[in-house]
Amino acid sequence: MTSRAGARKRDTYRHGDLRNALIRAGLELVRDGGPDAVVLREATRRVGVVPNAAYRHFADRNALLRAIRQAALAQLAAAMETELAALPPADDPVESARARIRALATSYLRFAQAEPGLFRAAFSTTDMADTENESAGGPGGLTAFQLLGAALDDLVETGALPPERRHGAEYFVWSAVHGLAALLIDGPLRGLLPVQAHEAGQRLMDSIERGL
Amino acid sequence: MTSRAGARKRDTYRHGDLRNALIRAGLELVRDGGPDAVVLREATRRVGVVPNAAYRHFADRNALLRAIRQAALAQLAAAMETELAALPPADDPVESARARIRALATSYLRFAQAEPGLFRAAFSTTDMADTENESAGGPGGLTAFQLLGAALDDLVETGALPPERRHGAEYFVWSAVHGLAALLIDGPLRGLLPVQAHEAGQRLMDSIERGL
DNA sequence: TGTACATCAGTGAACGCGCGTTCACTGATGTAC
DNA sequence: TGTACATCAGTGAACGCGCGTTCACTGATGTAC
Repeated sequence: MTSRAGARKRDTYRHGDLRNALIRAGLELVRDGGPDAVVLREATRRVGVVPNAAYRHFADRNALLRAIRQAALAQLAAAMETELAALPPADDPVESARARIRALATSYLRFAQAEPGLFRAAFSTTDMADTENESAGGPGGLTAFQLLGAALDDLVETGALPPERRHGAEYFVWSAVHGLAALLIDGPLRGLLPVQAHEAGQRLMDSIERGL
Repeated sequence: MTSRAGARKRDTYRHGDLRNALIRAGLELVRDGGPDAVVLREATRRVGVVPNAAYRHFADRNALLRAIRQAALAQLAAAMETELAALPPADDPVESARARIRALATSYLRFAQAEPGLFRAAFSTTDMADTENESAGGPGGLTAFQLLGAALDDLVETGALPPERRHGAEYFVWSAVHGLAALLIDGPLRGLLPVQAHEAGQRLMDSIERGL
Protein backbone atom coordinates (compact mmCIF):
# COMPACT_ATOMS: atom_id res chain seq x y z
CA MET A 1 0.00 0.00 0.00
CA THR A 2 2.91 2.31 0.46
CA SER A 3 3.90 2.34 -3.19
CA ARG A 4 1.59 2.99 -6.10
CA ALA A 5 1.27 0.77 -9.11
CA GLY A 6 4.29 1.12 -11.32
CA ALA A 7 6.26 3.22 -8.88
CA ARG A 8 9.38 1.51 -7.63
CA LYS A 9 10.14 2.17 -4.03
CA ARG A 10 13.34 4.03 -3.46
CA ASP A 11 15.75 2.97 -0.77
CA THR A 12 17.68 6.19 -0.94
CA TYR A 13 16.29 9.61 -0.19
CA ARG A 14 17.72 10.94 -3.41
CA HIS A 15 16.54 9.34 -6.56
CA GLY A 16 19.85 9.62 -8.28
CA ASP A 17 18.62 9.59 -11.85
CA LEU A 18 15.33 11.41 -11.72
CA ARG A 19 15.81 13.34 -14.92
CA ASN A 20 16.25 10.24 -17.02
CA ALA A 21 13.60 8.37 -15.10
CA LEU A 22 11.09 11.09 -15.92
CA ILE A 23 12.03 10.95 -19.57
CA ARG A 24 11.60 7.19 -19.58
CA ALA A 25 8.21 7.53 -17.90
CA GLY A 26 7.28 10.17 -20.41
CA LEU A 27 8.23 7.86 -23.26
CA GLU A 28 5.88 5.27 -21.83
CA LEU A 29 3.07 7.81 -21.74
CA VAL A 30 3.82 8.87 -25.27
CA ARG A 31 3.97 5.28 -26.44
CA ASP A 32 0.27 4.86 -25.85
CA GLY A 33 -1.32 8.23 -26.20
CA GLY A 34 1.04 10.40 -28.19
CA PRO A 35 2.45 13.74 -27.11
CA ASP A 36 -0.79 14.93 -25.52
CA ALA A 37 -0.56 12.10 -23.05
CA VAL A 38 2.54 13.57 -21.49
CA VAL A 39 1.23 14.66 -18.12
CA LEU A 40 3.89 15.90 -15.78
CA ARG A 41 2.12 14.68 -12.67
CA GLU A 42 1.59 11.25 -14.15
CA ALA A 43 5.26 10.96 -15.02
CA THR A 44 6.27 11.79 -11.46
CA ARG A 45 3.66 9.38 -10.16
CA ARG A 46 5.14 6.57 -12.21
CA VAL A 47 8.61 7.33 -11.01
CA GLY A 48 7.38 7.43 -7.43
CA VAL A 49 8.20 11.02 -6.71
CA VAL A 50 6.22 14.05 -5.69
CA PRO A 51 5.00 16.21 -8.64
CA ASN A 52 7.08 19.27 -8.02
CA ALA A 53 10.26 17.23 -7.82
CA ALA A 54 10.25 17.38 -11.60
CA TYR A 55 11.04 21.07 -11.39
CA ARG A 56 14.54 20.29 -10.15
CA HIS A 57 15.28 18.89 -13.60
CA PHE A 58 12.95 20.61 -16.01
CA ALA A 59 11.91 24.24 -16.19
CA ASP A 60 8.34 23.26 -16.92
CA ARG A 61 6.18 20.68 -18.65
CA ASN A 62 7.32 21.85 -22.04
CA ALA A 63 10.95 21.27 -21.25
CA LEU A 64 10.11 17.71 -20.24
CA LEU A 65 8.16 17.25 -23.43
CA ARG A 66 11.09 18.48 -25.49
CA ALA A 67 13.43 16.02 -23.83
CA ILE A 68 10.99 13.19 -24.46
CA ARG A 69 10.63 14.18 -28.10
CA GLN A 70 14.39 14.22 -28.41
CA ALA A 71 14.58 10.74 -26.95
CA ALA A 72 11.93 9.49 -29.35
CA LEU A 73 13.89 10.85 -32.30
CA ALA A 74 16.98 9.13 -30.95
CA GLN A 75 15.11 5.83 -30.74
CA LEU A 76 14.07 6.17 -34.35
CA ALA A 77 17.64 6.87 -35.42
CA ALA A 78 18.81 3.91 -33.36
CA ALA A 79 16.32 1.61 -35.03
CA MET A 80 17.56 2.73 -38.41
CA GLU A 81 21.17 2.22 -37.46
CA THR A 82 20.39 -1.25 -36.25
CA GLU A 83 18.74 -2.09 -39.56
CA LEU A 84 21.78 -0.83 -41.43
CA ALA A 85 24.11 -2.87 -39.28
CA ALA A 86 22.10 -6.01 -39.96
CA LEU A 87 22.51 -5.63 -43.70
CA PRO A 88 24.51 -8.47 -45.29
CA PRO A 89 27.73 -7.31 -46.93
CA ALA A 90 27.16 -6.78 -50.64
CA ASP A 91 29.66 -7.18 -53.45
CA ASP A 92 28.21 -4.58 -55.77
CA PRO A 93 28.68 -1.12 -54.26
CA VAL A 94 25.72 0.26 -56.20
CA GLU A 95 23.44 -2.47 -54.95
CA SER A 96 24.86 -1.93 -51.50
CA ALA A 97 23.97 1.74 -51.50
CA ARG A 98 20.51 1.01 -52.83
CA ALA A 99 20.00 -1.66 -50.21
CA ARG A 100 20.94 0.78 -47.51
CA ILE A 101 18.36 3.28 -48.64
CA ARG A 102 15.73 0.59 -48.73
CA ALA A 103 16.78 -0.57 -45.31
CA LEU A 104 16.48 2.94 -43.95
CA ALA A 105 13.06 3.39 -45.49
CA THR A 106 11.88 0.01 -44.27
CA SER A 107 12.99 0.58 -40.70
CA TYR A 108 11.46 4.05 -40.73
CA LEU A 109 8.11 2.67 -41.79
CA ARG A 110 8.35 -0.22 -39.39
CA PHE A 111 9.15 2.06 -36.49
CA ALA A 112 6.22 4.31 -37.30
CA GLN A 113 3.83 1.40 -37.35
CA ALA A 114 5.25 -0.39 -34.35
CA GLU A 115 5.45 2.76 -32.24
CA PRO A 116 2.94 5.26 -33.59
CA GLY A 117 2.90 7.18 -30.33
CA LEU A 118 6.65 7.66 -30.30
CA PHE A 119 6.67 8.49 -33.97
CA ARG A 120 3.94 11.06 -33.60
CA ALA A 121 5.67 12.61 -30.63
CA ALA A 122 8.98 12.75 -32.44
CA PHE A 123 7.48 14.93 -35.13
CA SER A 124 5.06 16.96 -33.10
CA THR A 125 5.86 20.59 -32.65
CA THR A 126 3.12 22.43 -30.95
CA ASP A 127 5.57 24.90 -29.53
CA MET A 128 7.45 27.26 -31.73
CA ALA A 129 11.03 28.21 -31.00
CA ASP A 130 12.35 24.71 -30.82
CA THR A 131 16.08 24.57 -30.39
CA GLU A 132 16.48 21.37 -32.36
CA ASN A 133 20.26 21.52 -32.18
CA GLU A 134 20.61 18.94 -29.45
CA SER A 135 21.47 15.37 -30.20
CA ALA A 136 18.56 13.46 -31.58
CA GLY A 137 20.77 10.86 -33.15
CA GLY A 138 21.25 7.19 -32.51
CA PRO A 139 24.23 5.53 -30.85
CA GLY A 140 26.32 6.47 -33.86
CA GLY A 141 25.42 10.09 -33.33
CA LEU A 142 23.73 10.55 -36.69
CA THR A 143 20.12 11.62 -37.03
CA ALA A 144 17.67 9.87 -39.32
CA PHE A 145 18.15 12.64 -41.84
CA GLN A 146 21.92 12.36 -41.75
CA LEU A 147 21.85 8.60 -42.17
CA LEU A 148 19.79 9.05 -45.29
CA GLY A 149 22.11 11.74 -46.59
CA ALA A 150 25.13 9.48 -46.18
CA ALA A 151 23.47 6.69 -48.13
CA LEU A 152 22.60 9.10 -50.93
CA ASP A 153 26.17 10.33 -51.01
CA ASP A 154 27.29 6.77 -51.56
CA LEU A 155 24.81 6.41 -54.37
CA VAL A 156 26.42 9.38 -56.07
CA GLU A 157 29.92 8.07 -55.45
CA THR A 158 29.12 4.76 -57.04
CA GLY A 159 27.75 6.60 -60.03
CA ALA A 160 24.21 5.31 -59.62
CA LEU A 161 22.84 8.75 -58.93
CA PRO A 162 23.73 11.70 -61.21
CA PRO A 163 25.36 14.40 -59.05
CA GLU A 164 22.99 17.05 -60.35
CA ARG A 165 20.13 15.14 -58.77
CA ARG A 166 21.80 14.78 -55.43
CA HIS A 167 20.74 18.18 -54.17
CA GLY A 168 17.49 17.93 -52.28
CA ALA A 169 17.27 14.21 -52.91
CA GLU A 170 16.90 13.45 -49.23
CA TYR A 171 13.88 15.72 -49.12
CA PHE A 172 12.25 13.60 -51.75
CA VAL A 173 13.05 10.25 -50.21
CA TRP A 174 12.25 11.37 -46.74
CA SER A 175 9.03 13.04 -47.77
CA ALA A 176 7.78 9.96 -49.51
CA VAL A 177 8.58 7.64 -46.64
CA HIS A 178 7.46 10.05 -43.97
CA GLY A 179 4.26 10.72 -45.84
CA LEU A 180 3.34 7.09 -46.12
CA ALA A 181 4.12 6.60 -42.45
CA ALA A 182 1.91 9.53 -41.51
CA LEU A 183 -0.95 8.44 -43.74
CA LEU A 184 -0.77 4.93 -42.34
CA ILE A 185 -0.81 6.14 -38.77
CA ASP A 186 -3.17 9.08 -38.79
CA GLY A 187 -4.46 9.53 -42.26
CA PRO A 188 -6.91 7.85 -44.56
CA LEU A 189 -4.68 4.80 -44.96
CA ARG A 190 -5.15 4.01 -41.32
CA GLY A 191 -7.41 1.07 -42.02
CA LEU A 192 -4.92 -0.78 -44.19
CA LEU A 193 -4.08 -4.31 -43.16
CA PRO A 194 -0.44 -4.98 -42.28
CA VAL A 195 -0.03 -6.91 -45.53
CA GLN A 196 -1.43 -4.07 -47.57
CA ALA A 197 0.68 -1.58 -45.71
CA HIS A 198 3.75 -3.64 -46.43
CA GLU A 199 2.89 -3.85 -50.09
CA ALA A 200 2.30 -0.12 -50.25
CA GLY A 201 5.71 0.33 -48.69
CA GLN A 202 7.36 -1.90 -51.30
CA ARG A 203 5.67 -0.08 -54.16
CA LEU A 204 6.63 3.21 -52.65
CA MET A 205 10.26 2.22 -52.51
CA ASP A 206 10.17 1.13 -56.13
CA SER A 207 8.77 4.50 -57.08
CA ILE A 208 11.37 6.27 -54.99
CA GLU A 209 14.22 4.44 -56.70
CA ARG A 210 12.71 5.32 -60.04
CA GLY A 211 12.30 8.92 -59.00
CA LEU A 212 15.85 9.39 -57.79
CA MET B 1 -20.70 44.91 -21.79
CA THR B 2 -23.52 42.49 -22.39
CA SER B 3 -21.76 40.60 -25.13
CA ARG B 4 -18.27 39.20 -24.94
CA ALA B 5 -15.58 39.86 -27.48
CA GLY B 6 -16.27 37.92 -30.62
CA ALA B 7 -19.74 36.82 -29.65
CA ARG B 8 -22.44 38.31 -31.81
CA LYS B 9 -25.58 39.20 -29.95
CA ARG B 10 -28.59 37.23 -30.97
CA ASP B 11 -31.92 38.89 -31.53
CA THR B 12 -33.80 35.64 -31.49
CA TYR B 13 -33.96 33.23 -28.60
CA ARG B 14 -33.07 30.35 -30.85
CA HIS B 15 -29.79 30.54 -32.59
CA GLY B 16 -31.00 28.91 -35.72
CA ASP B 17 -27.72 27.53 -36.95
CA LEU B 18 -25.83 26.64 -33.83
CA ARG B 19 -24.38 23.41 -35.12
CA ASN B 20 -22.66 25.07 -38.03
CA ALA B 21 -21.72 28.09 -35.96
CA LEU B 22 -19.92 25.83 -33.51
CA ILE B 23 -18.08 24.11 -36.31
CA ARG B 24 -17.02 27.44 -37.73
CA ALA B 25 -15.84 28.59 -34.31
CA GLY B 26 -14.00 25.32 -33.95
CA LEU B 27 -12.28 25.87 -37.27
CA GLU B 28 -11.07 29.22 -36.00
CA LEU B 29 -9.66 27.59 -32.90
CA VAL B 30 -8.00 24.93 -34.97
CA ARG B 31 -6.60 27.49 -37.36
CA ASP B 32 -4.32 28.85 -34.70
CA GLY B 33 -3.60 26.06 -32.30
CA GLY B 34 -4.33 22.81 -34.06
CA PRO B 35 -6.72 20.12 -32.89
CA ASP B 36 -5.74 20.44 -29.23
CA ALA B 37 -7.03 23.98 -29.25
CA VAL B 38 -10.58 22.79 -29.77
CA VAL B 39 -12.15 23.62 -26.45
CA LEU B 40 -15.87 23.08 -26.34
CA ARG B 41 -16.49 25.88 -23.89
CA GLU B 42 -14.44 28.32 -25.94
CA ALA B 43 -16.39 27.47 -29.08
CA THR B 44 -19.69 28.16 -27.34
CA ARG B 45 -18.25 31.36 -25.88
CA ARG B 46 -17.36 32.60 -29.35
CA VAL B 47 -20.78 31.81 -30.66
CA GLY B 48 -22.35 33.57 -27.71
CA VAL B 49 -24.13 30.62 -26.23
CA VAL B 50 -24.00 28.82 -22.94
CA PRO B 51 -21.56 25.86 -22.81
CA ASN B 52 -24.05 23.06 -22.50
CA ALA B 53 -26.04 24.31 -25.47
CA ALA B 54 -23.49 22.46 -27.58
CA TYR B 55 -24.92 19.20 -26.34
CA ARG B 56 -28.09 19.76 -28.36
CA HIS B 57 -25.99 19.28 -31.48
CA PHE B 58 -23.05 17.14 -30.50
CA ALA B 59 -22.90 14.11 -28.28
CA ASP B 60 -19.70 15.31 -26.73
CA ARG B 61 -16.49 17.19 -27.43
CA ASN B 62 -15.22 14.40 -29.61
CA ALA B 63 -18.22 14.59 -31.91
CA LEU B 64 -17.60 18.30 -32.34
CA LEU B 65 -13.95 17.62 -33.07
CA ARG B 66 -14.87 15.04 -35.70
CA ALA B 67 -17.16 17.50 -37.44
CA ILE B 68 -14.45 20.14 -37.42
CA ARG B 69 -11.94 17.69 -38.84
CA GLN B 70 -14.39 16.79 -41.55
CA ALA B 71 -14.82 20.45 -42.41
CA ALA B 72 -11.07 20.96 -42.56
CA LEU B 73 -10.73 18.07 -44.99
CA ALA B 74 -13.50 19.58 -47.08
CA GLN B 75 -11.67 22.90 -47.17
CA LEU B 76 -8.55 21.16 -48.40
CA ALA B 77 -10.49 19.39 -51.13
CA ALA B 78 -12.14 22.67 -52.09
CA ALA B 79 -8.77 24.40 -52.39
CA MET B 80 -7.58 21.64 -54.68
CA GLU B 81 -10.70 21.83 -56.81
CA THR B 82 -10.26 25.55 -57.16
CA GLU B 83 -6.70 25.09 -58.33
CA LEU B 84 -7.83 22.55 -60.90
CA ALA B 85 -10.53 24.84 -62.17
CA ALA B 86 -8.04 27.66 -62.62
CA LEU B 87 -5.88 25.53 -64.87
CA PRO B 88 -5.64 26.89 -68.42
CA PRO B 89 -7.05 24.50 -71.01
CA ALA B 90 -4.23 22.47 -72.56
CA ASP B 91 -4.01 21.05 -76.05
CA ASP B 92 -1.93 18.02 -75.27
CA PRO B 93 -3.98 15.61 -73.12
CA VAL B 94 -0.84 14.11 -71.61
CA GLU B 95 0.47 17.48 -70.58
CA SER B 96 -2.97 18.33 -69.29
CA ALA B 97 -3.08 15.29 -67.04
CA ARG B 98 0.44 16.01 -65.80
CA ALA B 99 -0.46 19.61 -65.14
CA ARG B 100 -3.44 18.53 -63.10
CA ILE B 101 -1.34 16.35 -60.88
CA ARG B 102 1.14 19.16 -60.36
CA ALA B 103 -1.71 21.52 -59.61
CA LEU B 104 -3.12 19.15 -57.03
CA ALA B 105 0.26 18.74 -55.42
CA THR B 106 0.92 22.45 -55.43
CA SER B 107 -2.37 23.36 -53.85
CA TYR B 108 -1.96 20.62 -51.26
CA LEU B 109 1.40 22.00 -50.23
CA ARG B 110 0.15 25.56 -50.31
CA PHE B 111 -2.82 24.74 -48.15
CA ALA B 112 -0.64 22.98 -45.61
CA GLN B 113 1.66 25.96 -45.33
CA ALA B 114 -1.04 28.59 -45.36
CA GLU B 115 -3.22 26.77 -42.86
CA PRO B 116 -1.01 24.49 -40.81
CA GLY B 117 -3.57 24.28 -38.03
CA LEU B 118 -6.35 23.15 -40.33
CA PHE B 119 -4.02 20.78 -42.10
CA ARG B 120 -2.84 19.24 -38.86
CA ALA B 121 -6.38 18.88 -37.63
CA ALA B 122 -7.53 17.29 -40.86
CA PHE B 123 -5.08 14.48 -40.40
CA SER B 124 -5.13 14.09 -36.67
CA THR B 125 -6.72 10.99 -35.31
CA THR B 126 -6.28 10.69 -31.64
CA ASP B 127 -9.45 8.70 -31.35
CA MET B 128 -9.73 5.31 -32.87
CA ALA B 129 -12.96 4.10 -34.45
CA ASP B 130 -13.34 6.98 -36.80
CA THR B 131 -16.24 6.56 -39.15
CA GLU B 132 -14.58 8.44 -41.99
CA ASN B 133 -17.36 7.60 -44.42
CA GLU B 134 -18.99 10.98 -44.23
CA SER B 135 -18.40 13.60 -46.86
CA ALA B 136 -15.03 15.22 -46.55
CA GLY B 137 -15.03 16.35 -50.13
CA GLY B 138 -15.09 19.74 -51.73
CA PRO B 139 -17.99 21.36 -53.55
CA GLY B 140 -17.61 18.77 -56.30
CA GLY B 141 -18.05 16.03 -53.76
CA LEU B 142 -14.67 14.43 -54.31
CA THR B 143 -12.10 14.03 -51.58
CA ALA B 144 -8.47 14.99 -52.04
CA PHE B 145 -7.63 11.36 -52.54
CA GLN B 146 -10.30 10.90 -55.19
CA LEU B 147 -9.22 13.99 -57.09
CA LEU B 148 -5.73 12.59 -57.29
CA GLY B 149 -7.01 9.20 -58.38
CA ALA B 150 -9.00 10.77 -61.22
CA ALA B 151 -5.95 12.63 -62.48
CA LEU B 152 -3.91 9.44 -62.42
CA ASP B 153 -6.63 7.62 -64.34
CA ASP B 154 -6.37 10.26 -67.03
CA LEU B 155 -2.65 9.78 -67.12
CA VAL B 156 -3.20 6.10 -67.85
CA GLU B 157 -5.85 6.83 -70.45
CA THR B 158 -3.56 9.15 -72.35
CA GLY B 159 -0.92 6.47 -72.32
CA ALA B 160 1.55 8.47 -70.28
CA LEU B 161 1.40 6.05 -67.37
CA PRO B 162 1.72 2.30 -67.98
CA PRO B 163 -1.40 0.62 -66.61
CA GLU B 164 0.62 -1.83 -64.55
CA ARG B 165 1.97 1.10 -62.57
CA ARG B 166 -1.41 2.61 -61.91
CA HIS B 167 -2.18 0.44 -58.93
CA GLY B 168 -1.09 2.13 -55.74
CA ALA B 169 0.20 5.13 -57.64
CA GLU B 170 -1.86 7.56 -55.59
CA TYR B 171 -0.25 6.20 -52.47
CA PHE B 172 3.10 7.16 -53.85
CA VAL B 173 2.14 10.62 -55.02
CA TRP B 174 0.13 11.40 -51.97
CA SER B 175 2.78 10.08 -49.60
CA ALA B 176 5.46 12.23 -51.18
CA VAL B 177 3.39 15.40 -51.10
CA HIS B 178 1.90 14.74 -47.70
CA GLY B 179 5.30 13.91 -46.30
CA LEU B 180 6.85 17.13 -47.49
CA ALA B 181 3.91 19.07 -46.12
CA ALA B 182 4.26 17.37 -42.75
CA LEU B 183 8.01 17.87 -42.60
CA LEU B 184 7.62 21.52 -43.50
CA ILE B 185 4.99 22.11 -40.85
CA ASP B 186 6.08 19.99 -37.92
CA GLY B 187 9.27 18.29 -38.89
CA PRO B 188 12.90 19.17 -39.30
CA LEU B 189 12.18 21.21 -42.42
CA ARG B 190 10.19 23.67 -40.36
CA GLY B 191 12.84 26.33 -40.57
CA LEU B 192 12.92 26.46 -44.35
CA LEU B 193 12.30 29.83 -45.94
CA PRO B 194 9.27 30.09 -48.21
CA VAL B 195 11.56 30.23 -51.23
CA GLN B 196 13.39 27.12 -50.17
CA ALA B 197 10.16 25.38 -49.39
CA HIS B 198 8.87 26.23 -52.82
CA GLU B 199 12.01 24.93 -54.45
CA ALA B 200 11.81 21.73 -52.44
CA GLY B 201 8.24 21.38 -53.66
CA GLN B 202 9.27 21.80 -57.28
CA ARG B 203 12.06 19.27 -56.97
CA LEU B 204 9.72 16.90 -55.26
CA MET B 205 7.23 17.09 -58.09
CA ASP B 206 9.97 16.44 -60.62
CA SER B 207 10.96 13.34 -58.69
CA ILE B 208 7.35 12.26 -58.45
CA GLU B 209 6.86 12.50 -62.20
CA ARG B 210 10.02 10.53 -62.72
CA GLY B 211 8.89 7.95 -60.20
CA LEU B 212 5.48 7.40 -61.69
C1' DT C 1 -57.99 32.77 -38.67
C1' DG C 2 -57.44 31.74 -33.81
C1' DT C 3 -56.23 29.06 -29.89
C1' DA C 4 -54.07 25.02 -27.13
C1' DC C 5 -50.40 22.48 -26.87
C1' DA C 6 -46.18 19.66 -27.68
C1' DT C 7 -41.56 20.14 -28.93
C1' DC C 8 -37.04 20.98 -28.07
C1' DA C 9 -33.15 24.70 -28.50
C1' DG C 10 -30.96 27.30 -25.36
C1' DT C 11 -30.49 28.71 -20.00
C1' DG C 12 -28.62 28.78 -15.28
C1' DA C 13 -26.24 26.72 -11.83
C1' DA C 14 -23.42 23.44 -10.30
C1' DC C 15 -20.24 19.25 -10.00
C1' DG C 16 -15.85 16.91 -9.60
C1' DC C 17 -11.60 16.56 -11.62
C1' DG C 18 -6.78 16.70 -12.49
C1' DC C 19 -3.81 19.68 -14.09
C1' DG C 20 0.67 22.80 -13.81
C1' DT C 21 2.95 25.45 -10.72
C1' DT C 22 4.53 27.95 -6.27
C1' DC C 23 5.97 28.05 -1.50
C1' DA C 24 8.54 27.15 2.54
C1' DC C 25 10.49 22.96 4.36
C1' DT C 26 13.80 18.89 5.43
C1' DG C 27 17.31 16.02 5.54
C1' DA C 28 20.89 13.09 2.97
C1' DT C 29 25.15 13.84 0.64
C1' DG C 30 29.68 15.63 -0.33
C1' DT C 31 33.36 18.89 0.97
C1' DA C 32 36.57 21.81 3.75
C1' DC C 33 39.16 21.97 7.58
C1' DT D 1 39.94 10.16 10.55
C1' DG D 2 36.47 13.17 12.47
C1' DT D 3 33.47 17.06 12.62
C1' DA D 4 30.90 21.36 10.87
C1' DC D 5 28.67 23.00 7.31
C1' DA D 6 26.81 24.27 2.68
C1' DT D 7 24.35 22.37 -1.02
C1' DC D 8 20.41 21.12 -3.26
C1' DA D 9 17.24 16.93 -4.49
C1' DG D 10 13.05 15.63 -3.01
C1' DT D 11 8.79 16.74 0.38
C1' DG D 12 4.23 18.40 1.85
C1' DA D 13 0.62 21.31 1.31
C1' DA D 14 -1.77 24.30 -1.22
C1' DC D 15 -3.42 27.47 -5.10
C1' DG D 16 -6.31 28.83 -8.93
C1' DC D 17 -7.86 27.37 -13.14
C1' DG D 18 -10.72 25.94 -16.82
C1' DC D 19 -12.30 22.05 -18.41
C1' DG D 20 -16.29 18.56 -19.90
C1' DT D 21 -20.54 17.22 -18.49
C1' DT D 22 -25.16 16.75 -15.87
C1' DC D 23 -29.44 18.54 -14.06
C1' DA D 24 -33.82 20.64 -13.92
C1' DC D 25 -35.60 24.71 -16.08
C1' DT D 26 -37.88 28.11 -19.55
C1' DG D 27 -39.91 29.99 -23.19
C1' DA D 28 -40.06 30.71 -28.45
C1' DT D 29 -41.58 28.17 -32.36
C1' DG D 30 -44.41 25.27 -35.27
C1' DT D 31 -48.48 22.24 -35.58
C1' DA D 32 -53.18 20.29 -34.93
C1' DC D 33 -57.61 21.32 -34.44
